[in-house]
Amino acid sequence: MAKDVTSREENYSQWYNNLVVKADLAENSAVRGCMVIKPYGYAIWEKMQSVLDRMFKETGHKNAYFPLFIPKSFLSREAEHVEGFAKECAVVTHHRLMTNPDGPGVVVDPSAKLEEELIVRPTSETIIWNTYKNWIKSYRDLPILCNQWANVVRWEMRTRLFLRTAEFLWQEGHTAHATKEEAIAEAEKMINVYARFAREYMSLPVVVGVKTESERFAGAIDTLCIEAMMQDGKALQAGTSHFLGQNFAKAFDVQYATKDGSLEYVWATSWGVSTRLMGALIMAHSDDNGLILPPKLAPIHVVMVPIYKTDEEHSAVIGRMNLLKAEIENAGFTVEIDDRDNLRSGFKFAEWELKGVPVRITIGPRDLQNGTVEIARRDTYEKMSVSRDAVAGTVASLMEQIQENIYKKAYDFRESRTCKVDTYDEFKEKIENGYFVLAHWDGTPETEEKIKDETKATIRCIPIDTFVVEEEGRCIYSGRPSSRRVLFAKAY
RNA sequence: CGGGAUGUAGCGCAGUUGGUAGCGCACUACGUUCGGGACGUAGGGGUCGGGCGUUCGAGUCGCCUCAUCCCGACCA
Repeated sequence: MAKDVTSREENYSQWYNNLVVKADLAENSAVRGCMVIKPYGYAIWEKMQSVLDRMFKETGHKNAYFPLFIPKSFLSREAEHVEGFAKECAVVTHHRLMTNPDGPGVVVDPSAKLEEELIVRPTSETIIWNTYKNWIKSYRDLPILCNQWANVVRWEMRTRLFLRTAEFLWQEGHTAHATKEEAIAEAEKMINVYARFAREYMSLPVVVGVKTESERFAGAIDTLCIEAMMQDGKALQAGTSHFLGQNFAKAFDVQYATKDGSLEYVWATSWGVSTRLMGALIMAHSDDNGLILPPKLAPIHVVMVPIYKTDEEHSAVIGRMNLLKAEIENAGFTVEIDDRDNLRSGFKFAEWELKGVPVRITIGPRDLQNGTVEIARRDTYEKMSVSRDAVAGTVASLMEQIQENIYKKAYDFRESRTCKVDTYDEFKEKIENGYFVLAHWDGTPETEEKIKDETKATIRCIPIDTFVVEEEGRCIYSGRPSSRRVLFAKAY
């Protein structure tokens, strides 16, 4: 067990927090609830961004940028939307400071009060739909397929690094369509993009599903989501895609002229993923020795640790490493040679394991003599001695194996912790033990609420691509009839 | 906003009945080490969160205040 990280069994929360800090990903900032993302953490986020951005472009979307500030009146146009976000908004009321007349420092200048307060965006539907009104006149202007990379602020009471911070980075797609069918198809398309990203790049198995009314995005007709299981059995919502109907078009009076000249309200979607994905990545794969990164998102694929006693050995080893580095980089991977001379190799091994680098290559005098290198993989700790001609090929194949293996590991874990349940007693027991529970539900918010109060479990989603169980049954709580099982779990 | 706790070196902590401010890690220098978290020697680093009070004397006692963390309510 690593000296630096609490074990997962001991205290999962503490393990997570510790890991984020020790692996150099992020730390709490001077501002309460806000997070500093450190260079190593940000490098992973940048990887995520670049892949997602490419996927958005491939599906026909373009990037744009809208203001950080939203006039208060905009937010209140859509009744449910404002109700959903009102309790967690940061509000700008003044635009000037002045020297404190009664002492040191500065104070807010009361004469600089804004006529209308500005809200720091918790999400951008309102400012964007206010803008779209000017962009859309005719069916020829549709669809509009925009995405923005931005920061948003939600003034949460309790925060956790990456999982819930007062300010977070995300992308939000906002699309406008002529027809309901097209908008629904867009929302489905994008949740599938997220699911593909999670599965193929993050090695994270996710359940795609629909949110129930009470878990739905404020202002949406339907919210689609991807839900992942963390290693403590709790669920994490990793991405959402909303079919907004005509709610925002009506609130901001966005109509278009159809072919035959009549006016229709525009149909909308919005979808987003945030730096919370970082939390998902960390919690899904890491072990007691630290992070385990999927190769497709690792900023450093291979770290090389030299072993030597004398200067001659050192230069011979480093010389060999430089040759191999070029070779591996040609194969498309990033390599770092850890040539720090004040640390022992054992310390370096532990440190790079903590940071989750997928593959480590060690070269020492023994290897120079034999024409080999030692290759160790992060996910299984397996070590192998490889002829130096075969290094680049071995690395490439290991990257694929690791990417697959950690997916499989997370998948098997989720399978082993998912079950069908038909009685409320069994339900409570399984939820308590950190399971995904597939159970019948009568479809009412009242029952959902009561179950939540009594067990802390919520309906994560009504699954649509995994764990789909359409069968007749009776609600575990009320006993009323139900035609399909829904997914319950405790959630982050 | 309720309930609980903690503020002492960059980090983690100790500090007894009130009596010279300490330990570990990290840092600096030198030496020995180096195939799984090395060791020795010598150094540097502090308004004990802040304020007021009690006292000859406060890190320690009292009151006030600020901040942070944990548990709830809220949530991607």
